Amino acid sequence: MKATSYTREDLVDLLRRHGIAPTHQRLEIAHVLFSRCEHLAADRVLALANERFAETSKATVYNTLNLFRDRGLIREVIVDPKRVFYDPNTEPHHHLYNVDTGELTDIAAEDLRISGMPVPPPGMVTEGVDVIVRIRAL
Amino acid sequence: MKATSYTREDLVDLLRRHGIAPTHQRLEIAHVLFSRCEHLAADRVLALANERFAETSKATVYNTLNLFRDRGLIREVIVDPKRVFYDPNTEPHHHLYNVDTGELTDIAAEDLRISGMPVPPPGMVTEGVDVIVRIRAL
DNA sequence: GGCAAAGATTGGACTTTGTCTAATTCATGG
DNA sequence: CCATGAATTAGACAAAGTCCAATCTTTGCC
Repeated sequence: MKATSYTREDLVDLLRRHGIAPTHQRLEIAHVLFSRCEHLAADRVLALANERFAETSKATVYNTLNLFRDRGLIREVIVDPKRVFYDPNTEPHHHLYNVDTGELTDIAAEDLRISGMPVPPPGMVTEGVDVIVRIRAL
Repeated sequence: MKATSYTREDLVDLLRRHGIAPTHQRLEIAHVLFSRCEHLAADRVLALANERFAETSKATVYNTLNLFRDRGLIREVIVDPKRVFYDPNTEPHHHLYNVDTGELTDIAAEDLRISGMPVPPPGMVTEGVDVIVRIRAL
């Protein structure tokens, strides 16, 4: 996975390269997402972003997560109908989901091979493939 | 996929074999689910169950879907954070999801092969593997 | 069949996650 | 340094799903 340490300038740069104006709130949220390699839900992002200084609203967190997702900076992981997780790793890879604890971990793309991928119908493209391995206590 | 025509007695039997008392509402819901081989969300099940005679409440639909899921009669498909789909086919298989239309179709298990499945940590079991291929218009 | 106990159903209040809106604040380029 | 367009915000709103206490069904038993 990517390096875990970003300076403010790195983040400004990252956002700019994706056509995103770097505001305080967006930088704070980017920092929350990229400084740790975890899968966070929106409420966690909100809490973490306001840990130092409360200056980011719920609406902005949702706006920003959707923006980052649309611009390909992060990826949504849909495993729990109760909440969406956001994954700062946009490289192709898969997920292991602990149904009991809600813990979500990565499975490297190389470790899991899929053959027989369906060809999308004409005029359609495959946007992505999600593999979720669900585990639970015996 | 399974036969699409069930008599009332077939359904009574099916529920009994899964340790479920066959009430009117449960039979109606079972009928809705098993008489068509579609992926339905709870609101669709509610609407369809009450199409002939309105006698099933929202609470009962949710109770029953959860019960059927717990007893292994149906399976949850989590592809859209907005709603859970229920799949009357509990055999291992995968899904093709049209992001634009919300249409969800099956991919037969034989057609898509996965190798390198992670071994669950000690004391844990793999509950299932979901593969979702997301497609959209070009 | 008739009856009591256990189980199922219900309306409606409630919770949670996420979206929307209209008003305010901020950043930026000239 | 100011105008303008973009970003942020509080809080109202929406949709999916859960919960509860009262009521109604089913079932096992005589």
